[in-house]
Amino acid sequence: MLEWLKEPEINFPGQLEHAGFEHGVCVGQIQAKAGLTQSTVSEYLSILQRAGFIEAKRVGQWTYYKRNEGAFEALSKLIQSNL
Amino acid sequence: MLEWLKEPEINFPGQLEHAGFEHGVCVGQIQAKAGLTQSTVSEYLSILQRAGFIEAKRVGQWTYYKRNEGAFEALSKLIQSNL
DNA sequence: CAAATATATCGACTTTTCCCGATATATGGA
DNA sequence: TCCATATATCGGGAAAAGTCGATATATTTG
Repeated sequence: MLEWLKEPEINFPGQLEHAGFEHGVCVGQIQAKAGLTQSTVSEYLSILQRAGFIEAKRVGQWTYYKRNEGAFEALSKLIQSNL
Repeated sequence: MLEWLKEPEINFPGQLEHAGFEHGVCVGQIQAKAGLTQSTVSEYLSILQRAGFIEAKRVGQWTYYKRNEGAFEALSKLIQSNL
């Protein structure tokens, strides 16, 4: 999912019918691609959010998730320096 | 354990009575510090070895493990480029 | 070769994680 | 307000990971 969110236009073309990608990708799009249930995907995304890897933005009935690139840089540096 | 192995001299002073650190740290030293059973530590180290994060060197009855720094750099770069 | 020491492997049990269906909550539209 | 849609949360069963004791293997020494 994290890799998918690097290129929303390529990985979630279906979202174009309803919205753009300025706030990220909505849960339903991710669920369809993942092939897991709605509850599983929702929970997974909230875990990634709490971990800081993605950010959520509620717009109407939809919740859009997008990557927080800073978290990946921080993780990369953490591995370099601490591990 | 991976962090401990960054500074063997500091984290495993007990090994000096029997050997140096040129090949790494032996299982018994790591076990004592970890506070887990011998079997658990041995299995854990073999997993880390198969994953490429540490290297094993058998010397007599002892198996010494040391970090494979290249694996950590590679992981850091993988996160930067692929994740 | 027998005993002592160090490590590895095996089987079982416990804990954690994964994933689901059911249900609750939130929003938008008739 | 009532219903449809989207997402979140909850409880439980299945799968995986963690840990142990017992035992096997390897090495050194007497």
